Amino acid sequence: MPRSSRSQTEATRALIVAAASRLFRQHGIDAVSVPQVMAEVGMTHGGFYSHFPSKGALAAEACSHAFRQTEELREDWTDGPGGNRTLQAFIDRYLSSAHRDHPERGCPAVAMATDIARAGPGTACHPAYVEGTRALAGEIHGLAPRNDEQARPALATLCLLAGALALSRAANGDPLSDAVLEAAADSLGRRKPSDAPADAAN
Amino acid sequence: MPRSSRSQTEATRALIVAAASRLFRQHGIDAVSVPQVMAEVGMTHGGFYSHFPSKGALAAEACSHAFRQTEELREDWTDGPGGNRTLQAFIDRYLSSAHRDHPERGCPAVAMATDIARAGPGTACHPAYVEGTRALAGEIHGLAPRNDEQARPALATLCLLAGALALSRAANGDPLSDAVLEAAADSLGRRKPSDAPADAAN
DNA sequence: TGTACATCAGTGAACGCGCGTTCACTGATGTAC
DNA sequence: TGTACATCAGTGAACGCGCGTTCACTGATGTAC
Repeated sequence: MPRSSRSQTEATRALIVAAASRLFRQHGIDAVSVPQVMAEVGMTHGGFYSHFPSKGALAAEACSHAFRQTEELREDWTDGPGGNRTLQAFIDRYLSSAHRDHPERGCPAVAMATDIARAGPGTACHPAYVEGTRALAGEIHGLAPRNDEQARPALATLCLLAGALALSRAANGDPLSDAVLEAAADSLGRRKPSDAPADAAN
Repeated sequence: MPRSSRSQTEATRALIVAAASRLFRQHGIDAVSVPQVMAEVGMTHGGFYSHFPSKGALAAEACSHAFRQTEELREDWTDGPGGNRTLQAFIDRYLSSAHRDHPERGCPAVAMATDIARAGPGTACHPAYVEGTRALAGEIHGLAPRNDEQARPALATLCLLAGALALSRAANGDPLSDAVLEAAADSLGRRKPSDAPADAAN
């Protein structure tokens, strides 16, 4: 069934980017092959190169897509049902076990950090990652209480959140994994150790 | 030149572990092949399996080695020449650009986190990583001032340090990279923005 | 609106390559007497 | 101490496999008239 319609082609391309965005966050860019990405959307690998010039070009788009998609997901990170978006709600969701257990739909600043670092500044992914991370820090800055003179800078908050998620994922299966999330949440000023939502990353 | 002496064999094995420990931190476990590790110590790949049952077994030893080696390196992280080991000295060195630029001789809790997370709890690396990370948190705890009631828990400090290093490496080449290190250092109570040693990771 | 033709999204085989691991072999080292 | 032999660290070819990318081909879609 060759030659799709114009809208079908656009839809297929979007599906490839979305699938890569998930698979690359979960397993790493290098660990996922072009045939695997194409199989995920129900196609054979040969057609890939009529959408993208290379795997690297896909990786860059997948990275940008991941930042955009998680930003949309976070619009629902409110302080209780029907509540407002607050820094505390952001922190609780970011450090939830659901976020730890689902890198494929989680923050790409954490999931792709090591891949981007190893790929180096010369690759197409790099600017996409940096731009996304900067936007994320800006989002945190916007959520920080305005009247607090002692407010921690957004970038430092992001470091703590990202480090906690990364270490917690690595330790998953060991008690240290939960302890890391707890310690980070406490450090960021959670009022009680256990008033975070049980689980909810999206 | 087959059949080395007993001590030669031990030395070779140690060289393989040390080389893997460096290469795995820098490029990732999956991205470094057995032939590459063996070439690094000047040998052919065939001999590898008389030292280790599999690449995974080497990875576990390389991970433990990296934690031990960096712990030794940190014994020199003192507060000025001939000074004492302090938390501030630890933080300044950990967040230095030298540490950012040399993952191959830097903290494996950061460099291997994503690799370990993706490999999962079932692999031989996992306990090695968890044990090493726990020891590192203990080391930070030991450096924290005893008389400070408000002292941040060691685990949260480690999250902030690790997250900063990971994000800074990913953003390397962009101004965001330095900004991340600065923000983390400031958040951890550095007195002035620029009284950290210029560079020194080992 | 109908027809003829060009386009090009998707297929599936093929390319050169490097992977983890196995294996027959070599010859200096270690051991038994 | 000297000799005969077993051990085994290291070599290099080979295994089956999957990678990123290319390419000839197909046939429905889009376009020109």
